[in-house]
Amino acid sequence: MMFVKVAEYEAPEETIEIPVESQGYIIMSTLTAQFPGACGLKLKTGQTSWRGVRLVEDKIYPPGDDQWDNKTTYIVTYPKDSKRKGEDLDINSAKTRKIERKCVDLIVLGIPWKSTEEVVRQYFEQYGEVVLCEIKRDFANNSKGFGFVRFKDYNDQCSVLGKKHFIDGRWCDVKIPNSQEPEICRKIFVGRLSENLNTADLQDYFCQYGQVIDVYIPKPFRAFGFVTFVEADVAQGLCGESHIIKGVSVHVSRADPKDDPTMCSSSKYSQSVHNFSQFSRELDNRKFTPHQHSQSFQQISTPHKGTKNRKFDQNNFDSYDRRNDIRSPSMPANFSNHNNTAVNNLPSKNFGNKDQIAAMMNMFNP
DNA sequence: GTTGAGCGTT
Repeated sequence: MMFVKVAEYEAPEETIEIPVESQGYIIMSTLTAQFPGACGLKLKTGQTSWRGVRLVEDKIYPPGDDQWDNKTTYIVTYPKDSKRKGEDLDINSAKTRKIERKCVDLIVLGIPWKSTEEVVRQYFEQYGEVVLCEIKRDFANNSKGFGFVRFKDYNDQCSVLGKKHFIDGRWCDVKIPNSQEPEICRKIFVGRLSENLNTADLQDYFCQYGQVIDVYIPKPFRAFGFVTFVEADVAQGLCGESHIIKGVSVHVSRADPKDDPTMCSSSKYSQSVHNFSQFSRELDNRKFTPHQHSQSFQQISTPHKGTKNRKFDQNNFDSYDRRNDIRSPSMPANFSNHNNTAVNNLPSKNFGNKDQIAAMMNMFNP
């Protein structure tokens, strides 16, 4: 008896073999037994062209005058107006997976100043074919210390993400850029942390569910943290669950963005705030607060620890203040305000003056 | 000519 391969969509992970009757046709009920609601089969004959089977009564004959081919995969068709339940979901998830599994430019942080594209490219080629490698440079062609790399194969991208890379004498980070899909899809909020749980503990525990590419526990300790996976569905699947890590019952929920002025895309401050690198970690803590844990967050943030938080903010402020004070005098002459081009390329161009910083601080601490 | 947390071109 002959069999033909049948699947629900192109490039399937698995096919089902359907028996062909000795008379050369497939009985419809044989098909629908495996694919409920199916009304026929189709066969791809070109990039976008399909050929349907002939249906006579309940017998399915091969497309055109062809014979059944046991090497090709036939695709199930469903009635257009009464799609089988769940088909939309299946197709969507397949499509979604396709989108999620695409390669993107990965940002490489910490590249040595002296490193060339060639050296960086050579490093990453040990993981797979590199289709793009560039180092960002300023007006004087000096490296900014970061760049972008893109792989041809998604699996190579996965193997590079979430681990340290020793490139040209320095340890570098490789991450998915902020400009790509929102991180919150791949990020979970882990609440009810105890202080003896550190990032390594979370990494060790959650890696059983999928590849972990980032773990972050805010300091000072506020009893929660964040874990970012490479796959969004891994993160989504964990939400709502309680897990026991080193004897501590932690709770996983969505890393929802909290109401926050920086989340308002129309805010003219959004972009400049976004560029506020030193603030970004702190903003992360504020943006990604627990979905149903605002209560506990409030409790933790009240009086005595609240002052601690403010002190924390102040420390950030101070560090920036110092940075500008230290760097400004040592700037080369062409970094002066008289040279707009040079100022625009200044690494600290977004750090503004104290008034600007104070204005932004007020937005966060109304 | 310095530096070491970050986020690119339109």
